[in-house]
Amino acid sequence: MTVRSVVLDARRGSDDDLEKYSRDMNGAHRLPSISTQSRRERVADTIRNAIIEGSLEPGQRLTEMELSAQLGTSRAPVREALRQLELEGLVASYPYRGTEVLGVSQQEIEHVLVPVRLTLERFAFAAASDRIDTEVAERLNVLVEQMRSAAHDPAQLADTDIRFHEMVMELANQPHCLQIWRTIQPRVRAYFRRDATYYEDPKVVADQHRLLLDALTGGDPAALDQAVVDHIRTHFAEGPET
Amino acid sequence: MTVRSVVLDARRGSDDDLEKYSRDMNGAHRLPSISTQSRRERVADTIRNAIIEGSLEPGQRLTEMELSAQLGTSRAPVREALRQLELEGLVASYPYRGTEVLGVSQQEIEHVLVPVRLTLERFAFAAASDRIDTEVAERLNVLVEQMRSAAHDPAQLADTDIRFHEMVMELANQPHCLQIWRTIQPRVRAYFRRDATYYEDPKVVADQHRLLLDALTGGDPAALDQAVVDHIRTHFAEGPET
DNA sequence: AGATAAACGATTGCCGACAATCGACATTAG
DNA sequence: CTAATGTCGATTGTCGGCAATCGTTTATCT
Repeated sequence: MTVRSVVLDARRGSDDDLEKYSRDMNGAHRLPSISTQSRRERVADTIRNAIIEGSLEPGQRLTEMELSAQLGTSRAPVREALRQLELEGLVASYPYRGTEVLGVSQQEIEHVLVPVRLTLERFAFAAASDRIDTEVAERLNVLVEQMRSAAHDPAQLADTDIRFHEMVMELANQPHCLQIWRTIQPRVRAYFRRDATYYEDPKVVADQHRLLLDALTGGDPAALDQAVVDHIRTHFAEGPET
Repeated sequence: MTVRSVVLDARRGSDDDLEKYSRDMNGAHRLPSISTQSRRERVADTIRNAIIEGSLEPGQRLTEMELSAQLGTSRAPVREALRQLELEGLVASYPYRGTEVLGVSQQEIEHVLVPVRLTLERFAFAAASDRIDTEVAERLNVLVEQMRSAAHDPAQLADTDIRFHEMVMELANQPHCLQIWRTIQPRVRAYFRRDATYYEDPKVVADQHRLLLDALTGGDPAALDQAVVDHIRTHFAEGPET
């Protein structure tokens, strides 16, 4: 039955995600905030990470019962998580028959996902540059330094990369832009995590984001836009010839 | 309790949605296919239509119990439908507190949703032009004629418009492109259905799509791409200055 | 043997009930 | 009167079970 035991790593993806709440208003020490996520979210994160990281390969078949047994929950949260992953394009499910892990073709990465991401990021960086303050700039700066020191850990490097961009997206305060970005981002990440020459040298990645951060605080909209375009196109010189 | 009874029209949004299965392989007449959709899908369609059509306004509060009572199901399908609509950006839900209908700002329509749609359509039309045959061309032609004759029925005109584009998307056979298109399309439609000078004259809409169809079968990739760009930009002359 | 139909195993679809959490309001202590 | 704490109604989160459906296998008939 269970042809191959699927390893799902249920460690919390990162408690750092909560660090936006870490500011403390009266200087007292803050207790490590306990996981406020619903089971559905944890299940979705766990499966998503497994797909992105590659321990679940395209074509792998998933069933709600098997997943819920492995994760120690009932089927309900698993169902909802699978629905969500379906809308994120990571899996496809067939009524009464099961769910399958999807892959992404190079063609679609190049001509769909990356150009769409480019559109989102251009808009978001422009909107974010109007709202940035020194505190957020400092937090972004911390992320850049984390990239620089993430030697030989491509996974962490990729995560930090994503966090940098997500923070800018949140700063932009454009709900639909953020929402679309969240639905395409896992696919882009899954692709690059597998086939990633880009993440070979942490210094290059850090330098790239240093340029972005400088442009973001620099106050020159045209220069910022160009920096964003250059950054995204690093992945694929071949954007759609506009 | 129920401050205002929300009118949800539970008639099947359109059985035409199923007409992609209507091709009949041996010429026999097809029985009116009984709804093969799951409850979840019907619930999602019903709520989505209500939002698009405007009977559910931004800010309106939705609860699972109230919806399931009105629609005559249990909460489970409603829950899943709301999750789906959330991923489509039509509603936002807050844990333990409820769900709210979202609006879309003009700014995001103009700088995010329309440009993203443009990216998707350019790629899809290019891919579709390699696969089109006379039968599909004829079906697209029928849609164009439907547009021309949809006098004074902006709703039907908009639906036919969407169907035309969705058919091209399906023809292109690019799963992620189609999947992203489906998640942004309801928002675009909701916006244009409300604030639509574009749909005032059916002839103009039909002529536009006639041009697209001709370019699709014409065999000149550059001309096709230009036609798509012109078409989408009709809605907003101000695309992002590329 | 071949074609048709019935039964089966696997899986999701859907349901009703219970538990957990949230925000608001009331209550209490100082 | 103010701030902290307790309580309550509303709502979603989660669970286990049963029904419907799919693809396959087996049985039946000719």
